[in-house]
Amino acid sequence: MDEAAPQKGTVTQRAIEQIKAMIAEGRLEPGQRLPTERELAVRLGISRSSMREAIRALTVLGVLEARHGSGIYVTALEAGDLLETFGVVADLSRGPRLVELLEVRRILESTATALAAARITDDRLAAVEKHLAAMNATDDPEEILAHDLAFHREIAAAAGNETMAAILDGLSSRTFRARVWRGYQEEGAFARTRREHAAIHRALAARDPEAARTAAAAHVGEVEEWLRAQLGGPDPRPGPR
Amino acid sequence: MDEAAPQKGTVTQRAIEQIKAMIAEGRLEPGQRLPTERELAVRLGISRSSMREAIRALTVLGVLEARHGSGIYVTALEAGDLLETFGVVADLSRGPRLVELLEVRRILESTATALAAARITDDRLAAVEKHLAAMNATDDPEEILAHDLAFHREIAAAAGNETMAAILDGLSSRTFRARVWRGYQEEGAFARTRREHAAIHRALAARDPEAARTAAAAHVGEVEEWLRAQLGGPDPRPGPR
DNA sequence: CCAGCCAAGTGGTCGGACCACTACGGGTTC
DNA sequence: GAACCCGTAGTGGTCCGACCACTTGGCTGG
Repeated sequence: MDEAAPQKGTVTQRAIEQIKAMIAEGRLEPGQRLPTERELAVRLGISRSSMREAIRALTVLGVLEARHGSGIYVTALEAGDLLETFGVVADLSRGPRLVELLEVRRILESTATALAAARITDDRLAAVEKHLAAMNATDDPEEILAHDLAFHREIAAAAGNETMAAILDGLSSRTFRARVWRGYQEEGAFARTRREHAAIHRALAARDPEAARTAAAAHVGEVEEWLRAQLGGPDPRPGPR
Repeated sequence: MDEAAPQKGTVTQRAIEQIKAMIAEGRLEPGQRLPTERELAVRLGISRSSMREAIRALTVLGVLEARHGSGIYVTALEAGDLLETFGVVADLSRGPRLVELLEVRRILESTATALAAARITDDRLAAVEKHLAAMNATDDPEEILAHDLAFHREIAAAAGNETMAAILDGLSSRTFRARVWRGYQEEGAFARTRREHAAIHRALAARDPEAARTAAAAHVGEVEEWLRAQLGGPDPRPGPR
């Protein structure tokens, strides 16, 4: 009945799988340029429209990169490229799942901070201190948020696990934190946050992994507990969606 | 110069953002049906082709679901839907990043197992035992792998954090484990694996979180260490890609 | 030798046509 | 009256062909 090329699902889905397979099998190397949309379509026996949908899908997944006028390329396939979509999860989650995401972040962030305490170089530690100082030197929430993100990003990078750092990045996406922190900081949590950040930095400087783990876990845990209280709280319409 | 609707990036990218925004703002509820492709295209002022690319992109991200002949729907937006793409990362990663992924899994899995030890119900524990028994009763690698996955999935589910379970699921995708385990099991690691699984189960049955954490960490850590050795090993062409 | 231009080739967008499938309703049958 | 069948309108899926926007590299003219 069915021949060599059986039909399963839509042709676009099939094209996506085929390109993914080409990369997984090593027939397409990171950074390499793919054939033309038009040629790819011919090769797989589908129309250019369907091929474009497949390419677009792989583009949003961070697997391919399309450069207008130049061609289609395989990305570096690094953790950051592929885990970019993780931010979507954080952005579209609401209610109880926000707490779950924070719980995951607490687990990973505490471990990452502990690893960082053992491995961080003096250069990186200086960068951490820079963001810490900048964060305490301003009252602009936007700027604080930016340096806060950079502060944790630097620590995660120092842990030496790019994948973990990329996941934590997604779990701390701008819109995610902005949504949660809007309410959290309104309750005058600035002082507490500064204290916790200082504790994390102190543990890093002392190269004390266990202290770092505890400080980081407490830091994220504070937000987590606050959010948990918000959800089950008195207000019939909980704060963050 | 630019008016109300400024042009940034491709029209498709803009459409993706707009639909995402509609969901984030609550204008589109989970499970709800969207207007037809044709109408959506008209509303956003783009062609149907471009709109289809946007829809396809959101489909692979697990945000939308297209039912042929029926319409386009917002998914339940549960952790499993949105984190399905996590498997792609595991499938396309190779070399050092495989070790990083296992490290992340070790951290999350050990915590999840500890939580499970404290919270697991008798029903779930029975299910865990079922997969454990089935895993030890056969020699078919395929079947062993399937029950192994189910074993850990059941435990992750018992931890009470759907998001974490979904991430672990992605980190243990069939193709991922198949690639790594092919070599690992060849070295006669069956016995060791069974011993470790038994230890995990014992800790769960005893409701001992710390023992469970240790057992799970050791279990994943074994594979992690083996893989690490493979990569830096003697063979110029390391085993798993 | 260099700057600038120009043309070929690429991805991006559009419109329309047709196909495959689903869902709904009216009609038929028991 | 209820259950079944089937036609049909409407949906997503696919394809085609044309044109636009941009990059690139070679060519031309200074």
